[in-house]
Amino acid sequence: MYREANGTVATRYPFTGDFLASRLRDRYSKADLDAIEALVDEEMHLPERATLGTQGDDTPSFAAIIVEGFMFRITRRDGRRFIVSIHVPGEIMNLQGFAFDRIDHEMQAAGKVRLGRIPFDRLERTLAERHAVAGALWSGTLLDAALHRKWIQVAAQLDAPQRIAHIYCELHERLGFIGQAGPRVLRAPFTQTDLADMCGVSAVHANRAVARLREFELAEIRRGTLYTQDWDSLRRYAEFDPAYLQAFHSANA
Amino acid sequence: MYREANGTVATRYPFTGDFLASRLRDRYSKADLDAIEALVDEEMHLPERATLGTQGDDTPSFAAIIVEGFMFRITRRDGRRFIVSIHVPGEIMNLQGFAFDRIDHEMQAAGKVRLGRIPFDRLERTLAERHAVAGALWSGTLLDAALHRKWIQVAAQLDAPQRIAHIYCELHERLGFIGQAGPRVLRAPFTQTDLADMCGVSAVHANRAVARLREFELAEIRRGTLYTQDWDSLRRYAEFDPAYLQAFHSANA
DNA sequence: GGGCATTCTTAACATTGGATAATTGCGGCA
DNA sequence: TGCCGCAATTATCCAATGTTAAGAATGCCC
Repeated sequence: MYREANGTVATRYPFTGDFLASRLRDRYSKADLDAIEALVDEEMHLPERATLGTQGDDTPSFAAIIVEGFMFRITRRDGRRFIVSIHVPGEIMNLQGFAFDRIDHEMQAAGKVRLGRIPFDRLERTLAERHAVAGALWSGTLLDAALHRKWIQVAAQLDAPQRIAHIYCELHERLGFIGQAGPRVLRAPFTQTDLADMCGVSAVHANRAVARLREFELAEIRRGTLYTQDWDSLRRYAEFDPAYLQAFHSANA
Repeated sequence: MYREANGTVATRYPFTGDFLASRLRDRYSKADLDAIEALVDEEMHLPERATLGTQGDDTPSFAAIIVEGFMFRITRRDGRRFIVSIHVPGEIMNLQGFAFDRIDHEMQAAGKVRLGRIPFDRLERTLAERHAVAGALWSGTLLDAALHRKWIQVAAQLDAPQRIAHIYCELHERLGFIGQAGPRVLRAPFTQTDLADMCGVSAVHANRAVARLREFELAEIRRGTLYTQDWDSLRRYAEFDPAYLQAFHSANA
C-alpha cells in the first residue's frame, strides 16, 4: 500500500498520476505504481481534431494514457461521425489495439491533448511480470464497459436535452475522481457539433437542446463549457444516478 | 497450441467448450485450456426469467459461464426493465462482480439457462497463476465493450425495426462463432416485450417493428424465433457490418 | 486591426416515431 | 375444453427530431 499527497504524486508520476489518483493509489504496491509509470515511453501532443487509428487498418502500435485534455472514440456511418465515448485524463486508450489486431473505432482529440505513449511491447512485458498491473488495466476495461452500458440506456431512453445533461453530469463526476471538477464550471472544448454527434442528432437540434437547458435555467453551455448554479437539479433532470460509476471507488481485486 | 474436432472438445470441455470454440482454442496451451475448464465448480440451472444480482447489493459471489440458453444484462428505471446486452453460450457473466464489490446491472435468464458456476476464489487463484487465462478473460471484456459501443450507435441512430434486425444479425453472427447458427432460423426465447426492452420502446411499438420486418419480407419473428430466406437483405436493412466482431477472430495477445 | 471561417442562433415547416387505449386473435397448458 | 397470457391489430394523438435557410456572434489568421 502506498499513499502520499497529491502534489507529490503529480511529480513522481507525471504521466500516470491521474490514473493512480482515480482508484489505484491505495490498492497497489509502490513497485506496481512505478511499473505503471514506466510503461510510458514519451510524451505526445495531438492538435485539435487529430485522429488516431483509421478504422480497420493502420491501428497505432501503442496505447496511450491521457495526461491532459479530452478524447473521443468515434465511428463513421457513410462518412458522418458518431461519438461513442469520451475520455478524460488518466484513462488509457487503445488497449483494444493491444489485444486485437484491429479496432472497431477511431480515436479523436477534442481540443489539444497531451498523451503518454505506451508501446505495446513494453506493455506486454510488464503485464507478464506484474499480475497486479494486468488487473488494474482489466478493471479499466470493465469500467469502460459499465460506462458504455449507461450510454446505451441513455441513448435509447432519454431525449436530446437530457442526454446532453447526462453527459455533462457524468463528466463532472469523472473529473471529480481526479480532482478536476470545479463547483460551478465544467470546462470542455466541445462544439455543438460534437454534442450532436454524441447524441446522434443534427447540429441544429443539439443547439435547441442546449437552448432548452438554458431556458430551464439548468445550465448554460458556451463553446462546450458548462456553467451551472445547481448540479443537483441538472442531475435530477438528466436522471443521473452515479451508481454505475461506484466501481471507481470499490475494487475487490 | 491445441486443436481437435469439435465433438471431442465438447466432451473434454463440457462447460467451456463454446468459450474455447469462439476464439481461444488455437491460441492457448492445453494446460491453460484445462485450467479454464477447471474454473467451473458445478452446474447451475436457471428457470425462465430468473434474475441474478439484485442491483447494488447482493452481488453473487461467483461468475458464471453460459452453457446453454441466453441471458440478458438488465437495468431498471423506476421499475421498468431495460435490456442492455444479450449473452450467448460460451460467454462469462459477472466478471464485474469479481473485480468490483458492486455491479451496475442485474442478470436475467431469457428462457431456461444452464450455467457453469465459477467461484471467485477459484478464479482469483487461476488468474494469479496463469497469465494467459487472465488475458483471455480480459479480451472477453474488451469484446463486451466493443459490442456495447455498437449498441450505443444503433440505439442512437437506427429506428426500431432496424434495431431489432440488427440485434438478430448480431446474434446470428455470434452464434455462428460457436457453430450454432442455422441457415434460415434463429431460435431464441424472446417475447416481444423483451424486444421492446432491448430497444427502449413500448411493446406495441416493438410489435409494429416486427410487423414491418414481415411486411418488407425481410424476416418473420414468432415468439422470439426469427425465420428468414435472406440474411443478406436483412443485414443491409439493419446496416449490419460485422467488422466490430472481427476481434473474435484476430487476437494479438 | 480587418477579414474570413467557423460556430452558434433562430425561425418555419415537414415528418414520423412512438405513446396510449381498446379489441381481437392465437396457442399452450391445466 | 376452456382459460389466460401473449401477440397482433387498429386508430388517434403528440412530442421529438430533421431540414433548410439565413443571420449573428466569435475567434483566428494575416
